[in-house]
Amino acid sequence: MTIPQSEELNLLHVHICQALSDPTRLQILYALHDKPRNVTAIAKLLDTPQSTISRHLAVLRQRSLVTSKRDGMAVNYSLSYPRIITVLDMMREVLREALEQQSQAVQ
Amino acid sequence: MTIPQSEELNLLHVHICQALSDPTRLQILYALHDKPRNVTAIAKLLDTPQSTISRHLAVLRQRSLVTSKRDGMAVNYSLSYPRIITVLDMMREVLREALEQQSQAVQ
DNA sequence: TTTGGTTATCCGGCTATCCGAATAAGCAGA
DNA sequence: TCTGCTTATTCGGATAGCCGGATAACCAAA
Repeated sequence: MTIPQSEELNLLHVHICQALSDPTRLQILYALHDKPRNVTAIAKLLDTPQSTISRHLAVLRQRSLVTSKRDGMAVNYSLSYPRIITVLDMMREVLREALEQQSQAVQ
Repeated sequence: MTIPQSEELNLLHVHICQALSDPTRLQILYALHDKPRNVTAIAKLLDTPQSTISRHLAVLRQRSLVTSKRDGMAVNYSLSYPRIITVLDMMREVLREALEQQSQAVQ
């Protein structure tokens, strides 16, 4: 067998990738990488309705990608595993090189 | 502004993540990392209908994650950027550690 | 040019996801 | 406890994704 991964891990992996496949959620993750923020702050920063942001944060929370902590009236969100940003950056790096190769191939 | 990424790259990034958020497609990528294979071989390996595999390969091809090359009667598929597997493995690594932490926290 | 192995596409139908307005729920300070 | 700020959830509806059987398209060998 050439597929050594456990079924379980595979499904979790899919879950994570699915969480990452939305432009707003990616932006949220990068915003939280910059610094922890509350819902309203993120909503303003991304110019997106509060309900939308809250829903996206719920997705990220369920997948354990972000952690919430109440701070006075607000709820502060932060990255659970900052290394996930490294992974995202690596992905972008591969993407960037792929684009370069393609543009060269066109010429 | 704390979100330095270009709109464009962001959408491409989402596209890639979306391609990665299906268990069958992940299995296909790992199978191709093992060695290049044709559609029928993948279908047999994963015990999945040929049409389903072909559809998934089309998605991966559109996203430039795999490359196809005709070889006699068959079409051989291979990874365009093997480094994507490194990225996937890193993601799994973060995931594994997250699981460990959670299981410890439960105790 | 016919045959048979291989791959891509079409089809109908189901499920999942996303959206923003509206509303409910939580909580701290007066 | 009432007020007001913050966050979570509900709602209806639109869009996108996935599935596998059937069929079409491709191509090499006879």
